[in-house]
Amino acid sequence: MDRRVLKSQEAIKRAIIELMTEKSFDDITIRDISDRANVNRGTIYLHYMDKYDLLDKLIEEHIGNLRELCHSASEMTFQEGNYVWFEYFAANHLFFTTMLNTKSAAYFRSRFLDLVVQEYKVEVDVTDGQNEGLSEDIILQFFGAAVVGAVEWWFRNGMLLSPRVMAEQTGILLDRNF
Amino acid sequence: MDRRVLKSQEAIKRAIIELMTEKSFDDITIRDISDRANVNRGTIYLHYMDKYDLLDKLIEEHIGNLRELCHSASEMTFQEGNYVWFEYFAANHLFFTTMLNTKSAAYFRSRFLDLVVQEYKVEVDVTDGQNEGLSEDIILQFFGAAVVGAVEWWFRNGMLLSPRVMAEQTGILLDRNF
DNA sequence: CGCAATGTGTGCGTTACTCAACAACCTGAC
DNA sequence: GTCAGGTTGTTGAGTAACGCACACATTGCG
Repeated sequence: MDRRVLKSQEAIKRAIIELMTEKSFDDITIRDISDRANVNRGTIYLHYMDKYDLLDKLIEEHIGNLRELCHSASEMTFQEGNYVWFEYFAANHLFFTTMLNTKSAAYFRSRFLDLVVQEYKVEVDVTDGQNEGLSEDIILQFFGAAVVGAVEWWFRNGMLLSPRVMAEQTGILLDRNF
Repeated sequence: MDRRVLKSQEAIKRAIIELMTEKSFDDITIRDISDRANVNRGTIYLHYMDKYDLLDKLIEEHIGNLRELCHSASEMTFQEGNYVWFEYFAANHLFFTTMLNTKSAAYFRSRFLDLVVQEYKVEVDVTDGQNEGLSEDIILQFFGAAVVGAVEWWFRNGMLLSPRVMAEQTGILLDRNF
């Protein structure tokens, strides 16, 4: 892929995330973004319809990356798999902190929850074992919300624990229940 | 000026400075620079003849900036004027540290000394005062080398003192002698 | 020695980005 | 009201940077 595209998009995405840490999404103008990204205003329209599309694409990209990490970690235990995720969270903490802290970004939270539920679906077994007879949907929503909540708490509290500890502990809780 | 030019040149200049902190100038290839700068190799040739020209232009740019700072600070005392310089040194410490530490870059040292001597020329007066009868050239070379030496020492020792302290102390020594 | 690998400088056609300008639209101030 | 100031989305023309490929050094290794 062309270097220029990558660099422009990288700068634009970084810019909007930074700006969202400083003010509400509604107050951010396209000009704000182009200024911060050090890119011509028109360049943004080359890649995105408007700022909403930009945010959408940004969210979808991260959701997609998380899904991919999930699949490439399909052989792992929850502990190991979670570690990959928490590493990714830490590497992109600016994005996730913003997305899970600003209340305007509830959309991301639900996309995130959807992903978790979807990815855990293959893991749960209600035909055998401790979960025999239970509702698959309830289990998925229950532990999906649990994981999302733990991640939210982690970011809300400034990521005081290491990714490894977060992954291990949540991993234990999941392994125990699936 | 076109954003693209500025960004490319900025990246290229930063790249070569970084690389010079890691290996000798002779061992740095154009490809190294373009890789590090994340630009096409051909882009470098759009702006510079070769890596020597690149280094030259980089040096001249900083010498030019220092000269400009000097002139815009012509009304100041040595203490005040030096402070502007040391601020600039600190802001571009990567460049200056490299240029004054790697022994291959003796050329920069002499360009730097030339600048200092040139800029101090207007300050010295051998027709009156304590310097009456002394050789202007000797005074200039003497205190020029003194300032350059102090700056070199500062960088060599990891810039332990603040720019302000460096400026004040060297300023006092110069004010006392001009 | 030959020969593979790597770097250099250059030219090619294509494309992403640039700046500047535009009309249409809000918004707040007088 | 309206008028100035700012944002938006879009256009057009020019150009910097792109990837790719080439011929020609240079280097090191069997």
